[in-house]
Amino acid sequence: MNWEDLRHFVVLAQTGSLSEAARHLGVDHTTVARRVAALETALKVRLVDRLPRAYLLTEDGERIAQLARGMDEQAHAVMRTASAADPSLVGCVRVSAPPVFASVVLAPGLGGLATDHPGLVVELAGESHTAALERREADIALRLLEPAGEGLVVRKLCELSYSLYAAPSYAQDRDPAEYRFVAYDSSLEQVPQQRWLMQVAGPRPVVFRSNDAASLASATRAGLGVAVLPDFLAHADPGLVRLAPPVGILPPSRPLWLVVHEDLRRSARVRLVMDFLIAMLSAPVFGGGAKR
Amino acid sequence: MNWEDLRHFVVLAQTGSLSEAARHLGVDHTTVARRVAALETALKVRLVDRLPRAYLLTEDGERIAQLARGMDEQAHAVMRTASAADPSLVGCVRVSAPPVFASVVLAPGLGGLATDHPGLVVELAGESHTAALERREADIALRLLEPAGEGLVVRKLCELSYSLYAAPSYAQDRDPAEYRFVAYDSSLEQVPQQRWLMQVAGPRPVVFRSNDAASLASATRAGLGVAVLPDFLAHADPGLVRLAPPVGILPPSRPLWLVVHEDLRRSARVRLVMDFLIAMLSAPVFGGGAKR
DNA sequence: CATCAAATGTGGAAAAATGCCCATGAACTG
DNA sequence: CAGTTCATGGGCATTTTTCCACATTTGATG
Repeated sequence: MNWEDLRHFVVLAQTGSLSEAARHLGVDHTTVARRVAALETALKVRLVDRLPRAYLLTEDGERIAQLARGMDEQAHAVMRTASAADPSLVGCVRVSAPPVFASVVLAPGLGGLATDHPGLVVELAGESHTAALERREADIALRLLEPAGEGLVVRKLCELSYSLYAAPSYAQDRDPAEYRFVAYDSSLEQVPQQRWLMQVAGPRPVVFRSNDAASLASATRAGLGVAVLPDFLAHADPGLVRLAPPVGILPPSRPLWLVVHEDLRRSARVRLVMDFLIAMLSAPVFGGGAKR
Repeated sequence: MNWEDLRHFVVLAQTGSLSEAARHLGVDHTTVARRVAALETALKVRLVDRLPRAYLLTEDGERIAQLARGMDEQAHAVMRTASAADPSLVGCVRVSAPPVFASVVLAPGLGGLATDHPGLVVELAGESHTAALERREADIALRLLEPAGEGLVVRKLCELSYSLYAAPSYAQDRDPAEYRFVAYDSSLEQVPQQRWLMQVAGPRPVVFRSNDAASLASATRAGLGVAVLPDFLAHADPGLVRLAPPVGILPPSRPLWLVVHEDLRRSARVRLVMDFLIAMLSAPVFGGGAKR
């Protein structure tokens, strides 16, 4: 049995289509088809039903794909271990973080790192979904939710503070009872700062919604209303002014977690970027703290 | 990263030599060398130290070989599952058993099975060491020691009885005090029938030793002395006569275990051979029982 | 119903991997 | 010391694999 055939089969099983699998693998779709056929011959088992428009796994195919996925995990472990063993600082480190945080805080900071270490490429991925570190979708992740998972090393960096902001012209001389609000959309109903905002807003209306913090900031800057924004994003923005928090309801703050796979912890490249992030973000009163 | 390269590397890591690995894999040794080199390039890690006469794994190589061995286990699981899924009775079933038991009991019996099922090939391996069912060195194993292992299904078949035997001419009119003995060699000092024999023999001398029960039987048949032999081997042999056991010391008997990997339990081929073995060997008074 | 996009299937040409030959050097064996 | 085993390197014929262009089918859409 050819292991390379298995690798192709795993991807086919995940994608469900020859063409998709071929794109993922960077080969021609005919190659995937031939390899799967070869695997079937070797194992003497029909793994897929060849439908006109899609490949559908048979029952046996499902069972075997399940086992092969196990091999895939091991293969990723091999690659992580190999990557950690490479002592050079040349190569790519992929950092995943919440989108606004990535663009506002990390992008400028990490730029300097790249100039200090020629050959080091930092790939910054602003992603709202959590990247699978096990699959090496990222080497390092910064997250707002405490991550959990087999083989992951977690470290709390700091607290991100949130405050109410509005455009200066909007806030000036306006009775707080007439405030209108800018908020996350329904998909983010459960995040702490959104729940806090709803509590603060009470019966006052929400006039604009988005799932993207940058858009909320723009809308607020344009004078649509009052928003809760992370201080790192808003405190230095001349188009925004921080409002005093309502008494009695503590403004939200969220911890920022750094996660890395334990296999990569000792990689020279990853270590370098990690240390840089830790140094940059460990200050307890980070971002808008000074204004507080 | 090419998984085929990893497969070759696993074998190289196990064998420690290009040529050995090539023989195991059925390829040219240059291919193994080329593949390992390709793997090193892909992972950017030196996996082996090229000594003049042997490949020695580096520290990183050891780590990665360890992980790759995990993949190897998964690969075997894939193959077992595939084999179990094949509903046809065509193909090969490999049975491992203690050598004498294989040649005396199984070989004649299993022959009939092959004639009843054309296309079914039974491979009978008489092995003293225990075959690794996980690595598919055998599909079914018969063992005298209770097997243990992840994913193995074990079933007790029967008890194998042992008795004292000698050549008829040797036993006739000889004072038991003058018996001389035929026994296993020192490597089998700990097996039950050997310990029993030493107890029975007491101060009387052992004049011939071997690690092979068939050789012991031959030596006994030739009149060298008295041996403890499994009844299945000796009871129907006209050149041997069973001696009455000494009073007070119960003659040994050993359980016979059937083992199969759970993944293969439902394979049609394996099931067939298993059922055949169970039917053939489940009789509680198997072998020399009738003569007892 | 015609059209378009996306998917699989087919066959021949190009590219890559493999086996095999050789010679060389180094180390173990008797 | 001769013989054997093992790894290296180069070169080359052969086999295998892969790609590419094209045909075909299907389902969605206007």
